[in-house]
This record gives sequence, structure tokens and C-alpha cells, in this order.
Amino acid sequence: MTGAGKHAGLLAALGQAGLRLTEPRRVVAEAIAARDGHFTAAELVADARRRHPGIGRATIFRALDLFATLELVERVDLPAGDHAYVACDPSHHHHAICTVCGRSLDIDDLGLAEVLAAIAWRSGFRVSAHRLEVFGTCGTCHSSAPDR
Amino acid sequence: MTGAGKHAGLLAALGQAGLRLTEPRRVVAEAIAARDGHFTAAELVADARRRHPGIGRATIFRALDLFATLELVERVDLPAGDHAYVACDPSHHHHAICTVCGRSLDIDDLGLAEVLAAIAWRSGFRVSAHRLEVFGTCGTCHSSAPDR
DNA sequence: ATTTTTGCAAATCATTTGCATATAT
DNA sequence: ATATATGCAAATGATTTGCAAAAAT
Repeated sequence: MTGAGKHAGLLAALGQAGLRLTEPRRVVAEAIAARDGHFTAAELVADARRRHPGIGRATIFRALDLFATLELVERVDLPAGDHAYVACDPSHHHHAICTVCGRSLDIDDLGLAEVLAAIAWRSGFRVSAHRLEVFGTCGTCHSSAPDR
Repeated sequence: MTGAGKHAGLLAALGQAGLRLTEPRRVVAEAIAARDGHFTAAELVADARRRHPGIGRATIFRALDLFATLELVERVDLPAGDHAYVACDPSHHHHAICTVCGRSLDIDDLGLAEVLAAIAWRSGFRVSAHRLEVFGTCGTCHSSAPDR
């Protein structure tokens, strides 16, 4: 599934949360859906303004927060330290982010739960939240790259 | 090991990297070593100024960057989204951060490498970096807390 | 002596806020 | 009609930069 149906999900979620379906939010949702990898807030502002010139910066930040709260978008911190966002499925919570194309891949738990349990066991820590971010190159990018 | 010998490590690393051992850097190193949990840049500025009133904000940011580059300090992104730093051993790269006292615990790999390998295997991803942050309460904090 | 580092103040950048107006329900 | 959301412009906060003076090698 590419851009096409993705924003429908974003918009549907607004309704379900009892929030109003406005034109600016629609525009932001479309801009997010059209993006294919991670994006910064600034990039989203530019994209959204291309679609709807009068849209205010604050509105975009507010919509972004909203989607982040609904877990349709997740904030990630790139290795370089800047903030970015990725659209995501609310049930998946880890991403492998391609440093070449920026696309993110939802990754399954694959044993992470056990790692966390081991941590808790060994240290007496009671884990309430965790974040795993994986960076690298995706299959598509390294098969088309000449190096190695 | 507490504050006592910790800054020695920070300072020694400067020499090894061919950098100059200056008074402001010494002050920042001591302020970091004296901290017992994670800290924000602003907190460090305050601490450092208490020890050495004339120190410039920029100098502190520069020293912090330096230590981060040398991997003696790691930047973490708290669940709330703000940036913080933790002093760390250069060989350990994951932390369990206590949300009550702010102290961080270095955690061992405990199977994470296999999780990453599984990710790579399943998705064709070539992993170059990853970040795992674990948040919760440490043994000390939940044994002294009345809840639960 | 030379190179690196500092402190300052100003610049930059991202994000947030207050508030009157517009819009969705 | 009413509550919610928007756009604007200004405020805020964090981090960075340029540069001449100071300190380390």
C-alpha cells in the first residue's frame, strides 16, 4: 500500500477520536501519506504549503502532535540528532530506518520482549517503556548501490 | 565508583585524543562526574557555572559535544521528547533510565545482537547502527515508593 | 611561536503561545 | 448555536556562530 489509501487511515482515526475533520488536517494527512520515508517537521510544512498555501505553521505542528498522540506517526531521533517523523501502523512500534532512502520498515518484536525481561530480571528494573531504533540500508538501496 | 574517579576518565580521554586540557573542560568534566543521573544541557550549564562562574554557555555545549563524540557521554531522548545526556562507559551502549531518580544503568547486550540479526535476516536490511533506550523504575526507587 | 580554545553577544532554528476569527459539528 | 480549530505574529527556548582575546602546547 502506497500513498493512495494511507491518508484515509489517518483521517478515519480523527473521526474515531471525536476530532473534527478539517481541511488543514486533511492536507497534512495527505502530505504525510505522500511522503515515502521519514520527514522533518520543516519538510512537512513545505509539503503542506505546496498543497494549501495559506496553511499556518502552528496548525501543522498541531496536526503532527495529534497524529503522534494517536500513534499514526512516530517521532524518531536520527543518528545525527535531529528529529524526524515516520508514518506508522499503530500496532507496530519499532522501525528500521534506511539511511539512504529514508523509508522505514516496521519490525516485529523478534525476541526483544525477552531481552527486556532479561534486563528486568538482572537489574531489578521495572520497565515501563522502551524505544528501539535501527538504522541501516534497506535491501533495495544496497542492491542498487555500487559500493561493496 | 562514584563521582570521585569518574572525571579522571573523561580528562584522560581528552589527552588521548590529542585535545587540550583546559580549565573549562576540567570543570565540565567534574560537573558531569558529579551528576548521578541524566542531565540536560541547561542543568549542566548551571552546575558548571556554580563551580566556575565565568564559563560561557557555548564552551559547555562544545565540551559536551566533545565528550559525546568520544562516547563518554551519550545523548538520550527522554520519553517526553527532551534531550538529555548520560555519562557512560564507552563500551556499553544501552541504558536503562530510571524515570524517578534519573540514574542510568548500563545494560548488557543480553540477546539484542540476535534480535538485530533476525531483523537483518528477515528484511534484507543491513544494520549499521541502533539505539535502545529503556525507561522504568530502578530497584531502589520502587522499593522506596509506596505505590504497589 | 603557533594553534587551539574561550567568552561574548548576536544569529539562527525549531517549536509554542495568545487571541480574535473562521469552521465543523 | 456552540465548541473546536485556524492563522497570525510574537514569544520562547535551545543551540550555534563569528571573532578577537586568552591559554595551552
